[in-house]
Formats: sequence, C-alpha cells, structure tokens
Amino acid sequence: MTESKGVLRKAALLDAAEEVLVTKGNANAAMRDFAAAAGVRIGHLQHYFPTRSDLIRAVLERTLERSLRRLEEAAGFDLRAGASGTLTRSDSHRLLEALLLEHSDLADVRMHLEIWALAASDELAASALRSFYSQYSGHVQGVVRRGRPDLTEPEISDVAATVVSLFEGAAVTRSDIAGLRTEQGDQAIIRTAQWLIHGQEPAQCP
Amino acid sequence: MTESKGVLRKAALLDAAEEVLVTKGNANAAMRDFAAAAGVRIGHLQHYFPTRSDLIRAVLERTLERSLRRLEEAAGFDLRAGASGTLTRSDSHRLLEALLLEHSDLADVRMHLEIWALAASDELAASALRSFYSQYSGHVQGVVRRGRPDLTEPEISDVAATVVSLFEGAAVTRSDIAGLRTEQGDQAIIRTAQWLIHGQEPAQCP
DNA sequence: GCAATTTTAGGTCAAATGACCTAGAATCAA
DNA sequence: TTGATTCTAGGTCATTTGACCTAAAATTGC
Repeated sequence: MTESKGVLRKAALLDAAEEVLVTKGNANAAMRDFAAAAGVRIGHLQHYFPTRSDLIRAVLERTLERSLRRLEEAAGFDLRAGASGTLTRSDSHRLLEALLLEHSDLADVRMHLEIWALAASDELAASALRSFYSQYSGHVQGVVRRGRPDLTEPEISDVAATVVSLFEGAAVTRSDIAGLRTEQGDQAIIRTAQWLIHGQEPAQCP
Repeated sequence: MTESKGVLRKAALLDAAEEVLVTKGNANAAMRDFAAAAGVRIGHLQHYFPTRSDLIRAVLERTLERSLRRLEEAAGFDLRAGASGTLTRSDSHRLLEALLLEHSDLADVRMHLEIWALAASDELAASALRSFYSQYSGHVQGVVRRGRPDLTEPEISDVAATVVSLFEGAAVTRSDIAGLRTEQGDQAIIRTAQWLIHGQEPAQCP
C-alpha cells in the first residue's frame, strides 16, 4: 500500500527537523528554520505539527525508536527475557563493534545529546527517555543473559545497565565534541564490555 | 583581600544563570530569566555579560573548571604525569565512590548535558570541552598509572578514556532523566572501573 | 463528476527576544 | 574633596518567534 502524500510529507519534515536540530541545536532552531530546511513555509509545517513541541516530540520518538530497532538488528538474535541461547566471544565482539559503530554516527550522537538536554527540563521527554532506556537495557540484558547464564536477574540487570552507561558515555567522549577517541581506545571499550558480558577470562594457572 | 562588589555580583549572576539553565534548559532560558533569577534587570546583567553567549560561555568555563578541581580533590594525591606512587584497591574504591557521588548531583548532570548539547553546535564550546576532557582524562591517567604501572602510556591513556566514558555515561543513565539507577548497579560500575584501573584480580588456582 | 477532505501557500498578530542606550548612585583613588 | 570608575536601574528598538488564520489547489472516495 503506497503511503499517502501526507505520510511522506510528514517523514520529510521530520528528516529536515533532525538535520536542523543536529546542525543548529535545539536552542537555536526555530520553526521557520525547520520549514526552510524542508522547503516549505512555516504555515505548512504547522499544519502537520501545530506546535513546536509537537514537532520536537515526534523527532524524539522517532530517534529513540530507531536506536532500539538498531540494537535488535545488530544482535541478530532474540533479545527477549524468555529466550535462551549462548553467546560466543566472537559473536559478542561482532555485536559490540556494531554497537560502537552506531554510537559513532555524529548526527546520531548529537541527536541523543539534544534529547538528553531536552529531557533534563521537559518531563514528558524525560518520561519517554526513561521508557526507552528501560527497553534498551532490557535488550542488553538479553545479551548478558547469554554470556553469563550463571547470574541472577538483578545481577544481569546491573551488568546491562553498566554496559549501556559505558556505550552512552563513549558516544560522547569519542565524538568530535569531546575528542577522546583513539583506535586502541575503541578496543579497550569492547574489551571492557566483553568483561562485563562474559565475566572474567579463564585463569592462567601455572 | 575582600572581593569587589563587581566580582561578587558576577559570581551571583553566574549562580543564578546556572540555576536557570538547570531548570529551564538552555533552549528556554532568556536573558530576562537569568536577570530575574539574580534579582536584577536585564540591563544590569548585560553590563556584566554584554551578550547571551558571553554569559553562557562563562557558566560553561566555571562548570568545567569545578569538575576538574573536584577530581583533584577526590583523588587526594598528585595526578600529574611525573608523579609516582601506588594505589590500593581500597583507596581506588574510595575515590571511585566519591566520583560516582559527584556524578549523581542532578544539577551538575543537567549542567553537563546542556554543555554537551551546546558544544554539539557551537565550535567555541566544543573546543573548551575538548580541552576539559583532555585534562580530565589526564588526571584519570594519573590514577590508572598508580594502579597499572605495567602499562605503556598509550595503554594508560586508553584505559583512562574508558573510565571517563563509563562515568560520563553513568551520570546520564543513573539520573532521574534516564532512570537506570540501582544501588547494586552503582557497585557494578565501581567494580568495572576497578577492573580497568587495577586489571584482573588475582587468579584463583586449584 | 462532485463533494469532502487533505495538502499547500502565504499572511498576520502579539509577545518575546537580544542588543543597545541613558542616567544616577555608589565606590574608589589621588 | 573631587574626578574617575564601577555599579545599578530602567528604558527603547528592531527583529524574531510561535501560534493562528484564510484561501486555493490537489487528492480522495462515493
């Protein structure tokens, strides 16, 4: 079923809004900027998104949804709580590299920063963000459960939250904004996440 | 030497500006909001900070400087590259707990989010932030150097960057904004940081 | 084909905004 | 004491802003 002009237009407006948020930041982005980026006039934009906060909220929801979906795709296996299976170190390495790559997308990093800052002062945004992180860390728990089947559910939850913290922090610090990225540093992050996911490597005994 | 009225006023204006940034966010904070929070009129505020970006920049510099100083104080030892010494697990535990506590201050977390978001679209802010992280991770290197004297300098740098990533990410995810905090989760973060700082715990051999 | 609905263009408005200004009071330094 | 400097209050201005509106064009569905 071909999508209606309205649905396509809405998506184009959201694309344009994202681009403006990424380049000018939320603090400097006006409705006329969003409209111009989409090649329409403000009245038209406001037909689809009557208020500024309608637009920003829609961008936020779309961005968070995309991040969740990407994690599911990167995993390539069922992340739900009931699912069973194991995870080899090479598979977790592959997954973590994909995750780190996703956290390197400069536009995505900036979108996330804007969302965090928005959520810091807008309770509706914060609520959406908490829901997102609950789901996101739930997915990461699905990963940890396969690497550490010996852990209790609360322990799995804590490990997953730590992995999420590490990757969210790395997205910022490894970006051009903070400038702490090195090639070997990426490997250190993956090694750390693997330590969390799999536990200690086999002991070397004399 | 008693500080002049101007110096005291400036500090009070910066305090007020911080509070407004934390509660309203940069995107919704006007010069008149800042002035009102400080109990003065906008003209007076503009005497001390002629443009909005002068004010925001000053807040940014002060916040980053404070974070650096706090890390120095929490360490309680010389973090410079040439300094030598060791670091026990109990001392690193104490330091990491202090660091995590500092990363739990909701106003501070919000200030940092606003600074990150600002730096994402303002190159001057980004430059200041890069300088800050360079120094901050330099300090953390001073910690890692004591825990892992066997590492090369590039390795120390990568480990330090990973510790910084973990703590910056944790500040966000453990805040009310993201809602992923648990008591045991805090211990998982500290354990992870200790693993990074000290390396693997002694092997248990039969 | 035609009425209803959706899409599009363009305009207007009051309020808010950052920037700039004047002038008087307070403080400082010689 | 006096002039210079700093501090403080309050005002003004042009521009920008989000929100709201009208009307025409395009599309849809019966």
